[in-house]
Amino acid sequence: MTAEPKRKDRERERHRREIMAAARELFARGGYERTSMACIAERAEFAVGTLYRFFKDKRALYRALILDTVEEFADELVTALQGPGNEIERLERYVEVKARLFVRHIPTARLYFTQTVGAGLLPTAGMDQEIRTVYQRVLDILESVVGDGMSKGLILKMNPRMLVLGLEGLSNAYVEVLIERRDDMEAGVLADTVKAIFFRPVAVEGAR
Amino acid sequence: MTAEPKRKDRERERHRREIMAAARELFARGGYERTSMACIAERAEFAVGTLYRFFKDKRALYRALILDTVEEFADELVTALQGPGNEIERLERYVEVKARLFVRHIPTARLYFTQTVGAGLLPTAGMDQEIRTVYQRVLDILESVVGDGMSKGLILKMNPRMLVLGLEGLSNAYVEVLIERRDDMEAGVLADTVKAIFFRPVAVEGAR
Amino acid sequence: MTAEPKRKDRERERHRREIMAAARELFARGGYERTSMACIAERAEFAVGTLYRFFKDKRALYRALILDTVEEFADELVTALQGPGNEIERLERYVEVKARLFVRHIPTARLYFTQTVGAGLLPTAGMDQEIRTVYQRVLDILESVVGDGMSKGLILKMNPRMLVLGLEGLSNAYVEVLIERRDDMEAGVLADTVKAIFFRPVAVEGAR
Amino acid sequence: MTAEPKRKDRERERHRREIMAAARELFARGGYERTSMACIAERAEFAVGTLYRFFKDKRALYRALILDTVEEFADELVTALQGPGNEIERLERYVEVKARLFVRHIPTARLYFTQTVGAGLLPTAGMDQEIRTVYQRVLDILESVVGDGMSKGLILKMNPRMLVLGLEGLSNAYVEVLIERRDDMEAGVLADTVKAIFFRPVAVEGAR
DNA sequence: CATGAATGAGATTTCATTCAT
DNA sequence: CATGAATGAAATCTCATTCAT
Repeated sequence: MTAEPKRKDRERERHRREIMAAARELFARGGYERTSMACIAERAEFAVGTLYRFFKDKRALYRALILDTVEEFADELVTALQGPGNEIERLERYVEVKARLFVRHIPTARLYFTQTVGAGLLPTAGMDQEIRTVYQRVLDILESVVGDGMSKGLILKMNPRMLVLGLEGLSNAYVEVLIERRDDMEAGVLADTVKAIFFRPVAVEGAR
Repeated sequence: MTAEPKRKDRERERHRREIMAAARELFARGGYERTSMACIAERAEFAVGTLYRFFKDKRALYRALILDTVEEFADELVTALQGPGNEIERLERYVEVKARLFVRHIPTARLYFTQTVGAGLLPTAGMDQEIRTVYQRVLDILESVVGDGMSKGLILKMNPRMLVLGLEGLSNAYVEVLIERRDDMEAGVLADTVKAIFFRPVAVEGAR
Repeated sequence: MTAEPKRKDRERERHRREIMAAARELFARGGYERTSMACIAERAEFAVGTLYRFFKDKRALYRALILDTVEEFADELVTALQGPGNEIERLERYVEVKARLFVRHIPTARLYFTQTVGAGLLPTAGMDQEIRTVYQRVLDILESVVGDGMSKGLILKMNPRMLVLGLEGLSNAYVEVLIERRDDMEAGVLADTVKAIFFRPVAVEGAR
Repeated sequence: MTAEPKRKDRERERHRREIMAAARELFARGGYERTSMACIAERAEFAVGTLYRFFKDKRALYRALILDTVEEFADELVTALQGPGNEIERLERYVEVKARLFVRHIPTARLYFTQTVGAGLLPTAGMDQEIRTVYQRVLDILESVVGDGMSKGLILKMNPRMLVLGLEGLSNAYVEVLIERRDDMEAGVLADTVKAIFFRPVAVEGAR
């Protein structure tokens, strides 16, 4: 009797997660508009009405999913940035963790991308300021690490925001390739490439 | 009498372009799903039925539009790459032209992005192999320029495809920022930043 | 032990009345269709399922409510009619009691109206012959009072049923005004107006 | 060619009227909530989508219908009031016209009632200020006729608004009976009864 | 060719009702 | 008995597409 409410709650929470898992898969594959509630319900093995007991409407389901996704990834990335080592080592670790993380959770990664990087390009995107804020937190920490590296003379002095955007653009480019087609490339190579291009000169000394 | 068919053809071509111009604006703003044929027709000042005289269905209109967009941009980019100068100068010009081009034609740029870079992320994207092919041509030429630069010892030797993806990722990141929010950043700064990060070392000499 | 079943019964009856009170409020405000069982359950502070322990379905709850409402009002009205005084005095008291009663219990009055007077106009109405019967009782007694008044030469001789309908229509018209908008009009004025119009000539003597 | 647009317009207008006729019948029978768009479409012999080409949504269809109905009836009633004769004759004609009109168009009459008299009782009602305004016009004119009658000493002096409400309540009561059950009563009897009750004293001289 | 009214499949959302706990 | 999560039928509304004029 006393344990009853807990079990009920846990069951409810499990159902919620099942719905979100089904939704994640489908939204990642088909996008917001082309994924129907009926389809999500079917994959989650619930009736349509049940989805509405957990989420006010389709947007709310999507929003909860995205927020969940972005927060989960953001936490991992922030942890990587805040570990030991000098600034360059920490940025390198960031890129490595990002590569492994995204490769391991491809549907989640898709959603993360469309809602952070591609947020301005996509119509569904920009749904919510809250989502942008979570990603901004990652960018802010990246920026502070970069700033520290510059102060210590480890990193070329320039606008740190711009440098951060560059690092993101560079690493995302490779992650996207990994996500799209399952190339032979794997996370390790990806991280090495970013490091090679970003931290060392591409133009050979004296070429310019 | 003999000139008649030509005039008719030209008129038809003009109508086609008017429809595509309306569609470009709306698709860029609202995305594929959220843009209705009725809305395009209204903006183009034609009846819905007329749109179907020019394009088999909505997808075909979208496809034609994207192909048109991508080809137009690709032509400009290829021209920039094929001009005079050594490989590094040509790559730099590529970045400059790209920045100016995209900033000048924002709706077109949006479509270009969602269909080239974001092609694997977005549901509407990957509509057609033909589109990918056009963009591949740009990547191929970029790759050959990079390869030449490596042979001449101007560019650090590494997998040229990877280097090209990196250059694209880096430059796109900044262009996206320009497109999303009308930052104070302008095309010149953008190109300089890419050059600074890409061609010169970000990690200060001896730091690693 | 022996008193237990009684306590249970009383408890059950109390719960039943709590549900009906919640339902009365909501049905009166929003009508049958726009009032949901979930909403009633919430207001009554019971679970949805519990409502179904007391009433077979939504219609049954509504029906019970209406019957309760109509009977309650009918009893009061009949009592007023059966008091002392000659027929005209009794009819006047009927109008006074009706006015005060309805003004005091507005939600109940709304339901009474939609189910008696408006029964033929409203789709939810006419749910049940039983309800009509209760109201018919009031009309029958009114008719007998009117008939007696006619026999005694107090009331103009005409079809008594018609006269009753007229009295109802006249008094209801004012009550409706009171229910709709909280006018400055109050029960006393209402009753006086009905009496003035109904029992005395509106057309001035000799005008016709 | 020149007549083309006119024919199209007429056809469109005809279709609009067909939809409204189907809707009138069904709304009058089942009320707003219990009448589905699919049902209206079927009866009107159009596809569901077609209804939405003529009316933004269900409410708009209902509103248009009601406005149409109320205006049509109001016009007839106003005409009756504004004809020749002294004030009492004009009020009597009003009652006669009202009786005949409502008996002839029962579905329309139902809608008229639920939206004018019963407007405050019904949840769907009070949809629109505009509708109330049309009915107010009738009440205003009634009031001015009554006022004139009082000035001329034809009608008992009292609050004219109250008298008008009384006349409406009285006549509506009988009309409702006619609408509900097809009694043996007919329009002529109805009008005579209203006149008898309203204009002459029900309480016999000296009874009070 | 151009038109735009008509179509109807399909999407979202609500809610009365059931039933395992 | 009480509970409230789950159900799924049904309603509203949208929009790509067709076709008679």
